[in-house]
Amino acid sequence: MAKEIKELTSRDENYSQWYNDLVIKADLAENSAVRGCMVVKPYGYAIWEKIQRQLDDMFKETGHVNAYFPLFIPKSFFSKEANHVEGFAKECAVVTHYRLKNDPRGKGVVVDPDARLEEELIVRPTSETIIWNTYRGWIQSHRDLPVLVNQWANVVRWEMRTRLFLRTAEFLWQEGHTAHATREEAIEETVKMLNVYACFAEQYMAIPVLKGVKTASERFAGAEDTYCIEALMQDGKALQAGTSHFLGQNFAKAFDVQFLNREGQREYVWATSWGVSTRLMGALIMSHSDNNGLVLPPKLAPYQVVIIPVYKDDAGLAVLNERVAVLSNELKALGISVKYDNSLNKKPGWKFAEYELKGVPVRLAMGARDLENGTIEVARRDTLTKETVPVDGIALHVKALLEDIQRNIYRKALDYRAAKTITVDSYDAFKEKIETGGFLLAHWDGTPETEERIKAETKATIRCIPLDGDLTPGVDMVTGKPSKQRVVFARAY
RNA sequence: CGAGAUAUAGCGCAGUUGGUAGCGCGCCACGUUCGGGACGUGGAGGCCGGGCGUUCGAGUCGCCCUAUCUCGACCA
Repeated sequence: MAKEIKELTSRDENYSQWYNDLVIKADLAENSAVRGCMVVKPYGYAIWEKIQRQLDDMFKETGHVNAYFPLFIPKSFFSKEANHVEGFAKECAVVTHYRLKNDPRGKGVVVDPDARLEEELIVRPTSETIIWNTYRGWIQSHRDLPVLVNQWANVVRWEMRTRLFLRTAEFLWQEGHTAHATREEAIEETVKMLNVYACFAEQYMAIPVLKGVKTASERFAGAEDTYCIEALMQDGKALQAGTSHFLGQNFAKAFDVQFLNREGQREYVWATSWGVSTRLMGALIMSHSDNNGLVLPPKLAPYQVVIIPVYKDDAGLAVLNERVAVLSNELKALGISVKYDNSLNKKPGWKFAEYELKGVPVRLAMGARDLENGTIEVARRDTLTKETVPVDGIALHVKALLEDIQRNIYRKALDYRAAKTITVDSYDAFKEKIETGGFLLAHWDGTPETEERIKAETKATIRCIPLDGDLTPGVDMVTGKPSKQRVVFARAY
């Protein structure tokens, strides 16, 4: 039986297949009947809720409030910002009709041709346009600024190729949309939110990230600058985990959002937008999982501890139920979330494997032997080690263990990234190293042509120009032209 | 949207030269088990993706759809 999991989750053959199997086996999500969309299953959604709750707290702490805007956006809104049009035109779902009718030939329902919409509606691929159209009415004076609004929503992008959590046609995300009186303040906001994302990724998801700025070709459609956090997955590919955009006055001009400043002059508003999505769950899965399944950081695990009773008969279970109830309360009193699985229909061995697959950080097992000896078995998911310890003081022991696991999986990911981050100076070395994945730090002359050539020849893209990178100048590894600093290359999802 | 592959039980698969459908897991019942995905016995479950053709006869051969997957292109 254990063999079956190993086979299914084995990374030997195909990493993406392994990933997909893991997502499905760990009960996180599945493909839906709708092409490219996914069903997020309860266990997967529980993780998303943890992510949501934590991020939402962090947004509130930085002065933001939540609001909600329409799912449908009039087509004409997309024509107002030139770059935005360019960026999203190809990948939108379009609503053309508002009614169905019975098929005259008796075959179910058909679209009523008489119910064609005057103007098509676009299912939001992102909400800048409809939000800035709304902000026009909200903002007249510098006293109305800043507007610091976030929206939790779903969006749709008709992607050609999809993968659960990493790129689905519909995905859940949050999008912050802020309006400011000055350029400086907007840039400050952009960077502030990038730091919130980086902090969340590292401290909660236990994923080390690089902070940086995108090159022009990777920039968000309509932004002046796109800041991002980039993570490295266990197969050596990079994943963009979050973005924060400085939008300049582009959307304010497109939607005519002006305010009167202190001097009584009309000015266009400065904007930012920032977002992270259910893709974070893909990052979580691919950063920490092993061949036994998911490994969740304690801070985001739907339950941090699972307790499994080992018993021979009903009487034995009754005794354990009583003992575990006390234990659970001790754990809960320390703020630890606990699941006690005393279901009758599964064997202990089955449960051990199951919760390992689900990534529960700590497993406690208690049986007759333990009751006799005053002990309990403690197993940690990250190292797959277990020990039998005295049950007295176990709650504090578990609390410390959870903190240690959180640190340990971050450390592991950080060490992995360090080992996979390589400085290269020649294009030949670059071509060789890119084959084994990882971040490559190399000099680049700053031109889109060189960037494009490297991409075409090696499939590597510039993930970002790092914010806290080494600023030693050099020469481009391809063209020999001068370079201000090294940039980060990788093959990416 | 290009190139390749696949479609048979809930899931994963087998099915030979065309002869009327099978395995493993899971599911149901009973019993023995229960400290790493237990075992035995019995059982339920299929319009073989859809359509058209060839044939006495099609899961199998031919044509046309459709869907999914992998690799490109595109993208968070």
